[in-house]
Amino acid sequence: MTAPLVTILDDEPEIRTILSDALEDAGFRTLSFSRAAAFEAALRTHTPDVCLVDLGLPDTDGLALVHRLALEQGATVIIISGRAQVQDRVTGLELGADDYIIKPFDPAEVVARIRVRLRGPKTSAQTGQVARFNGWTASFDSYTLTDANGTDTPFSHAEGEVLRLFLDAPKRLISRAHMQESLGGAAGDSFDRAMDVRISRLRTKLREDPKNPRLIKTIYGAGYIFLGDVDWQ
Amino acid sequence: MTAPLVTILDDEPEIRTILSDALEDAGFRTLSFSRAAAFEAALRTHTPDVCLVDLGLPDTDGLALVHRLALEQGATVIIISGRAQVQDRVTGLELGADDYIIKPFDPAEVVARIRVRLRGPKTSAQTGQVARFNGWTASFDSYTLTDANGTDTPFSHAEGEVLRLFLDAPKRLISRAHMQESLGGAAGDSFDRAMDVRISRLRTKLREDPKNPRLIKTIYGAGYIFLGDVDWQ
DNA sequence: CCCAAACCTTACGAATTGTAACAGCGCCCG
DNA sequence: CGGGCGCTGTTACAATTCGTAAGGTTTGGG
Repeated sequence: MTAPLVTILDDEPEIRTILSDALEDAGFRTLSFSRAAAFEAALRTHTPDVCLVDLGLPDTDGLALVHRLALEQGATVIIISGRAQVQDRVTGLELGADDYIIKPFDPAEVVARIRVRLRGPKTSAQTGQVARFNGWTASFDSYTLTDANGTDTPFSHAEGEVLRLFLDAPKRLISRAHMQESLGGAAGDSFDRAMDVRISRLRTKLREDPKNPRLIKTIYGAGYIFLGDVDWQ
Repeated sequence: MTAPLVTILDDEPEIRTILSDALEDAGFRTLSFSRAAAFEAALRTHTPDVCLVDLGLPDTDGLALVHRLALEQGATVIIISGRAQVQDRVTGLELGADDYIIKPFDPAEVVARIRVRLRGPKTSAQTGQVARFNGWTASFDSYTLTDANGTDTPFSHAEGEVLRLFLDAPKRLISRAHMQESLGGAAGDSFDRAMDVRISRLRTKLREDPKNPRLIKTIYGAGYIFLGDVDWQ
């Protein structure tokens, strides 16, 4: 795995030096150019991973160059420009640039933005939501509770809403009012009972002893506390 | 092809309005949230193409949220922040954000930067026509499902629409409403049943056990979850 | 000890979802 | 042109879920 190659195209020698120093410190290979002609010639023998391009070059139309690079060559282009107007940035980005950095810039940010472009395409995560607590495993993908022996018990959507509320705030008091709001229930006496039933069913699935609940504790007049040691994964 | 979905997470109502107006004018669909909890809850039913996230929310650590979104969920994240220090920008980008826009911003630039993220190879999701999951191979070229033994089962266009929806968002809740919209069905009582039937037929071809479905799980009152480990090719 | 309020549990029914059976449609082929 | 075949929506009915109602039980104050 060779280091990624970054080209620098800017007519100010000082800028080229700052950039190439910072980029090489960050582990990139660099090639610097002061003229577009030389840069385009080099493209015939090199395929840079990222091209830093200054607009406002004396010998070419920077935007046209960006357009050629980005859309025709498929290169990754980051514009570095002194032109700070919003319209400049918008047209630069629309013409195919992947980013637009305004002078004066901080080399650290340039490095960070290059690294973002070099990151591979994101893999859509398939990591489901799983929480472990006191021997239980709750999977919100498959809507199942698994005990220490590996026995599965499915739980419903309504039960899962309550369970998630508990797992997100373990060992903290959850008031009935807050629970009602989170469960999207209208605050009436009627939904109060519905909540009770949800919790009751959840307790059954967690095999709670009604006389001595270990996980879902009722605080008379206040709400509930979930006592598990939760570990989200 | 439906319009790309952009979520907005910011605690200032004015910012939300400015952004959603500009984005909808630009042809995007938007969902706005003022609190991280509500936003994360919505992520369980929606798969936004781009997430705009304000750091400095009152109810959460914004950077941790960005990290969860970008690296675990694989979402495309653009930070919009009042914190203008270079170090803030660098850490935000390193934690997985795809861009970092500083307040005050111009809506036109936000739109342009979102468009950049949408045109990359990242969202050219329709790359493969073949997906593998849990021993099955689904080919959308030949409209066939192949099991681990190599036995082919053809599936129809209607079944394929449902299957593709599942394969594009595995282990995520897909609401019935979203499914109807994607399948181009009118939200009448009648098409509701048609969707059920499509899914039922798909389940049969996947040899699902009606009592214990392993791949297509029904969430009563909410929608469906596809539980396969999908690998597009 | 008594009582009212808060909470738990059971049973039932309305709403939601699964699936078999049927009908309409388009298509291919003789 | 007619008949068979596969696809797809519709209908009807079975199965599941979850809120509601109606008790019973617990809690804490006096």
